[in-house]
Amino acid sequence: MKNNERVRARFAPSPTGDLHVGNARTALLNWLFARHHGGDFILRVEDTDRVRTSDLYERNILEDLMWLGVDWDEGPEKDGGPYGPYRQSERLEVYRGYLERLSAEGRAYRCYCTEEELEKERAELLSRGKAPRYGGRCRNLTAEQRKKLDDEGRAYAYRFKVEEGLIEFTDLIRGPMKFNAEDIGDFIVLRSNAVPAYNFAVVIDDYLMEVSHVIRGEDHLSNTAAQLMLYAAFGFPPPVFAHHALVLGKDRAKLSKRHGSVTVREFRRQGILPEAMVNHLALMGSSYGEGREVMTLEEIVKEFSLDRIGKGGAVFDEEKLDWLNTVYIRKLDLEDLTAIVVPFLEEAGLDVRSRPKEWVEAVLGAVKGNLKRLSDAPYQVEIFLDEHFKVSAEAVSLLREGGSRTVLAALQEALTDGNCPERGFYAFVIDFVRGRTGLKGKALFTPIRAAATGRLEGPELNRVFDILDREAVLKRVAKALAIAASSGTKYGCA
RNA sequence: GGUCCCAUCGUCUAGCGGUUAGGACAUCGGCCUCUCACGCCGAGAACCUGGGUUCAAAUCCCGGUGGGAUCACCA
Repeated sequence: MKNNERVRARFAPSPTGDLHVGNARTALLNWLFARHHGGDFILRVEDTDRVRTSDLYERNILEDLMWLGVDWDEGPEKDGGPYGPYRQSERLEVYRGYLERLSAEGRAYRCYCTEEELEKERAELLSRGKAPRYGGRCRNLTAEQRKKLDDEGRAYAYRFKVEEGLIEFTDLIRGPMKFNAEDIGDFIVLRSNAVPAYNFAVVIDDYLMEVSHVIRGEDHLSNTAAQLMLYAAFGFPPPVFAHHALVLGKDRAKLSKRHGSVTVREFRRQGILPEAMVNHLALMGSSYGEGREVMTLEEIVKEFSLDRIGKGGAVFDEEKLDWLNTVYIRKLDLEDLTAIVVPFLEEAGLDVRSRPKEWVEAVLGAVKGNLKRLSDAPYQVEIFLDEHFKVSAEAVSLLREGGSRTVLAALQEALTDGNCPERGFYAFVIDFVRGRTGLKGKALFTPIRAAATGRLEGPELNRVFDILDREAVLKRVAKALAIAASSGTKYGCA
């Protein structure tokens, strides 16, 4: 740690795609660590890959982080501090001097190899069963050789001259780590397009930004060795490292596109609530004690510790995410639920804007318990909208069963009875039909449900009846009656 | 292939020498109930393997096996 004891953690995404849940977890872990220790959380954009970087991705990543509730004290939108700018593309000047220093001290050299040559070398090494790393072809070029290549106009990159030795450090999650420098080839610090490479830029940025703790995925474990060499070469005190295991897919390989949805954005679109996502991400691979599965961010911040993070990789369990989501959906009050569900309904083409707010809230209140993801809402809500009313195949066959007709006839009679109220007619109608048919339980309710909702499953009938008006139910009953009377060709499958 | 990491129910995990190996999700069964869901109750389900160390090993050590990561002018 630096002389000042302040904890400074960072998340450093590269805007080459939407926020991956694995990266989101890394971000969250850093954020939790910083918040728990009352330190700073920094967001730094690593946009040195000129071809793959895009502004859209950067915007999306920042937006998704905010959506998750992961906020930052310093970052691209909050420049101006002593540590900025926070976009590597805006720090090119900063890196220049350090490269010169390495070069002057003979710790970096020009490499004129072309991509084809490097690729060929790699393939050869690999086919001979050797480690596919740079052999050092340009390491000891003579002045004349260099001049000749320069005169040819060959582009060059800078490589760090790796020296033999042992690199050791203590990982906060994994304990003592040891690497042999020989296993690491001379790596690129400055690309031929004059843009610094990752291992070089991170070291300088983390040092300059006074990052005290680097928490990241274990896919960076071997990079740490290279970075530590740079820290040593510059005489920078290195930060504390902590490498967590990766988020895995069902086949236990690193979670990737082929596993299905992998970005925060995708889950967001499917109606996963931020509370559920953050809860899931924070608890995945960790444990906060028996029965403690549903936790708020504040609770987690309070009890967060790297010690709670397991060393093994954790499979991203969507079913558990869904369960958490149902828990948080049920906690939502009707007003909030309505605000976030309406966009999902509209997206699916259900017009609810024209309906009174109370009506929409009543519908969502009825349907709330049946939602796993918000994207389930349209299916659940459809039954309340005449223009989307359909009768399912199962409902059709039930309506055609012998007993249904008498119930439906009685129901029709009840709804047209002079004493039937316009609204709140559920009790009246049920009493009426029960009295008329002498039926009760399933035999009584199922045909009514099938007629009124077109389905065999759904919200409680009294709630359905409280929302639908008498005319609408009457129409549906008429339709049901027609289905009951039909042979099976006309309404074969609705 | 080199290097590094990891290893308890299907999944996420608790366990830190002596436990009927606990919890959660999922699954299955029951109750509740007009249905589904919810809720409640219950069930099945795990210590990768072989050696040690020890009175005693899921726990400590070593070997094996298995899985993963990484070896880019990507981060």
